[in-house]
Amino acid sequence: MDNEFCPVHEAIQFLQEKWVLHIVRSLLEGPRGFNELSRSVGGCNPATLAQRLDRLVEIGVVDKEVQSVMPPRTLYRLTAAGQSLQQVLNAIDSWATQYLRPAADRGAVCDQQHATSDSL
Amino acid sequence: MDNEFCPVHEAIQFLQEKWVLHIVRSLLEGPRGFNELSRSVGGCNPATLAQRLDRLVEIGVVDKEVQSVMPPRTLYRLTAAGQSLQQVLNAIDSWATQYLRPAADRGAVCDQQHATSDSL
DNA sequence: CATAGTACTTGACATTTCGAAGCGATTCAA
DNA sequence: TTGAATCGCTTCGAAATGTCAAGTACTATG
Repeated sequence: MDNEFCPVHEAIQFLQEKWVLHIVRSLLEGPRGFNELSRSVGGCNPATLAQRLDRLVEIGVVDKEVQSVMPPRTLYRLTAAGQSLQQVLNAIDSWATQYLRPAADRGAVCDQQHATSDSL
Repeated sequence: MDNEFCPVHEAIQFLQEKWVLHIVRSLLEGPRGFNELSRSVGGCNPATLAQRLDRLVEIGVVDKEVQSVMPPRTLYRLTAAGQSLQQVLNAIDSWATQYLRPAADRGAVCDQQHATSDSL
């Protein structure tokens, strides 16, 4: 079934891990330290964040720069591959602003709106 | 913090739920029944699939059409909002083929490649 | 010297997902 | 006629995953 390598499948697999997209989005605004990133992402606990960050580094989306071990000071920044995810975030942004505006709560679903908004 | 409604955040929150992107991708190829979809998505167990589908319907991305209750026959198809996710999938596709492939036949683009040894 | 900040780790707990089995019914092959 | 397969799910316990609170080793600030 999955004999051949499908990059899209792989990408989805990794993008759908919890917090990944949020982390990338935050990092897209600039490099950050661990706690700073944690605050900026909002709601991700350190254990998970650390794990995700490891993964992102491993995949080559994020670059981890240890400036000093003690006192601890680290910087996480996107690699070229990571910054390229901007286009994915843009697509999500564009979709979200078009279809996710009034809804987002359970129950209230906006059917289809033919809004002509080309934000972004 | 989360006082103002951020559509992108909401979108990420929902897109990152396990299997959602896979389901949408599969549905982008055409409407399907439950088991058919399950096979096409590959690896998602029925409980999770049912839950995701409910949610997708609730959000307004998928339309569930019950053709007959007994014998059971149902069709899941994307709404306009769902089909619009094509652009997100396209962005992912484009990113993935550029950065997630063992630079075999698509050279010149990946300046720095990190190991893609592990199964992501 | 006490407080706050850095980058995490650990271990206990909660939530999410999984795997397998099953249900009522129909359709098809033997 | 019997049995197997298919359909769209649901249920259950178990496994994987994520979360919370606290703690570590240390410095800079007040």
